Amino acid sequence: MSNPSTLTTSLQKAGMRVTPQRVAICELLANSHEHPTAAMIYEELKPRFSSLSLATVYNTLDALVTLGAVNVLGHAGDDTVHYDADTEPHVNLACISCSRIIDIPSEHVTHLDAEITAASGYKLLGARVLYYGLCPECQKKQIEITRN
Amino acid sequence: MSNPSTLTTSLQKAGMRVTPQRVAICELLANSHEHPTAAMIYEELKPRFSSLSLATVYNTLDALVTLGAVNVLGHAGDDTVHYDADTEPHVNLACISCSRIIDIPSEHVTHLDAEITAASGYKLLGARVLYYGLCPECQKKQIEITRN
DNA sequence: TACAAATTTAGAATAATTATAAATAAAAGC
DNA sequence: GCTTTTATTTATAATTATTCTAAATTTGTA
Repeated sequence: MSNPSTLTTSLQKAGMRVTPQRVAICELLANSHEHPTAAMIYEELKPRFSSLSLATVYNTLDALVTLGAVNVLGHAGDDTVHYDADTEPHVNLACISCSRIIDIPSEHVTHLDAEITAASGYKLLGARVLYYGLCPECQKKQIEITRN
Repeated sequence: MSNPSTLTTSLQKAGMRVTPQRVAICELLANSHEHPTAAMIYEELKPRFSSLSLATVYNTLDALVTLGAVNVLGHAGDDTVHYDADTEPHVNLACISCSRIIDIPSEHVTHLDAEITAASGYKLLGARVLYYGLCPECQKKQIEITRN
């Protein structure tokens, strides 16, 4: 849950048009805790924009990522890339069985940005701090499967 | 550059056979700083194993990841997944233009594992601490392109 | 040596993502 | 307001990383 206008203004600053589709994608990203994939965004917006194309979703996501306004978390047990509009330093925790991603607050990540910039000379665009494993529920299921 | 036998023994412990192909894949992973992709591993080993199949590389990587012996870093500007045999806490830094990934030492990441395990109840299998941006060389190139 | 189980292989299949070209919408100039 | 230009969206085709499948091979065991 971050500020939707942060995303749209970053498009605007880059000289890109703020179209209804882009606004909707930005809002959905900003209001979501789900770390959605392109397909999830597409499905959620289809009812409102009946002619929406997946290509538009991908294009908008790419633009936001290149501008550093959205982070690419990568796969989470599925084959699809998850995105995160919350660029404040935090830890993402994925379950590779049910492919859900949750946020974990952490004091330590807040220092990484400065540390890396100082050490590397890179121009940082985003972060992917994602730990993965099995959530408590999927651990239970695994044990049940093993028993059979 | 980690210990190759760590990888092979983790396969062994899981009841899997330690075949020549798997040994070669483990050695390559352990001796590499390149954070290789499946295709890179395949190409490097092809000369030695003329009949090597990409499926074998993917299968072995999947097994190692599931066992927590290798980390999946995800995409790095290309469309291919990069792997890291160094599971000691550290920061990976990718350039999304040339798709190279380097390591950055960091005091802060060493604490994350414990912090996350304590807070979540997840069974952790791996970490993906990857920052991305533009390396110094690619920043120069970008500026040259912009000038034209 | 012979048997059973695991693994490798080659190639086909899948599906996420990207590219293309036409249609549409928005901005700028007049 | 109309025209021109440019950016964007859309639908669809193309690409390609990865997974699946079934046959062939290898390995471990007795």
